[in-house]
Amino acid sequence: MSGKIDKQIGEGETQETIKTKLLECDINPTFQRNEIARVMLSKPQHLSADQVLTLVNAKDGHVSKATVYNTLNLFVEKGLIREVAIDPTKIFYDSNTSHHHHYYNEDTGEIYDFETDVMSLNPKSSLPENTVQSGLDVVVRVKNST
Amino acid sequence: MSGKIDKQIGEGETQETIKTKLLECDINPTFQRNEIARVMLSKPQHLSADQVLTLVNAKDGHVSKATVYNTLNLFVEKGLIREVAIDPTKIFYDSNTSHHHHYYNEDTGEIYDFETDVMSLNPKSSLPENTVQSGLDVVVRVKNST
DNA sequence: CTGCTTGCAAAGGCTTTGCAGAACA
DNA sequence: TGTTCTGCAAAGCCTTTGCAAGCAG
Repeated sequence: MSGKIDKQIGEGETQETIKTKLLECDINPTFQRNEIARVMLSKPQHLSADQVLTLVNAKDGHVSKATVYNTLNLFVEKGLIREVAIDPTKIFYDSNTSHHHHYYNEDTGEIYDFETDVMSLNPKSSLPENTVQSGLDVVVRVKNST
Repeated sequence: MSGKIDKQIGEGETQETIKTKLLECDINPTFQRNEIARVMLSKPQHLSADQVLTLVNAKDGHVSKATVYNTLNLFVEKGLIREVAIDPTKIFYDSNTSHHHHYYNEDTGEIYDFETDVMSLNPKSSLPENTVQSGLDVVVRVKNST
């Protein structure tokens, strides 16, 4: 971990890349949406709406709470990000929409990704009748051993 | 489905069995706790606090909302039941604490169990440092194909 | 000008908490 | 009698909604 981390945050995606991604998802790239997308997409991460609000306004923007909530819902609906059901009392949003799963540290609240090659899942053989799979969430809950 | 259903509900566990289970979990078996345990443990199922409240009071009992919430939390804390993180807006409680996972029908809200033999998971090789696994939640989200 | 977007404040749903009365040992 | 438990109501947190003002095409 180097001292460059601060500088790198938010630069994983350029302003242009972000607008392109929004447009690809049929999202009109307004100022607020750009700001929220920049925070969310800067790196693979898992943020609550409140954390997004704080991060967006920690920089130069000034985005209201309602807009953050509505925008995050819009992003989920359009497939730009996804919801993570880890904490039953709060919604987390995940900037990584590719197939992967989560370690959740119950002691610290930290969330880590792990890739699908860690597991093999074969649920098709027993899906409920007349249904098709639309998503898969795997949460491995861990706690500190030390 | 026969007309005996009403009579059968709640008889999956006898009054004695329920009290024994409560005592085994260090829970003082009061009237309200017995009622709530009877509803929860009558069969493998997934209920929200509100559903438990309705079911408990649909019978002869009269248990307050606060007691239902507090008691369900007590049961979770004592390991008698477990929380299921499926719907980020509502907590579901699962009467089955053994290893199993869930299909969640996003169209209907229905939850079905599936057993662990459907999947093989080998997360130990990559658990975060200094942690031990404390739980595993797998949710396969499905939607109607018809 | 017309439609989309934003923001404030209020409302909403789910859950927890404070405290007084009831039950129990 | 002292501790535990219950229930009502109020408060709390997170999220959504209504509506007026702002912006873009």
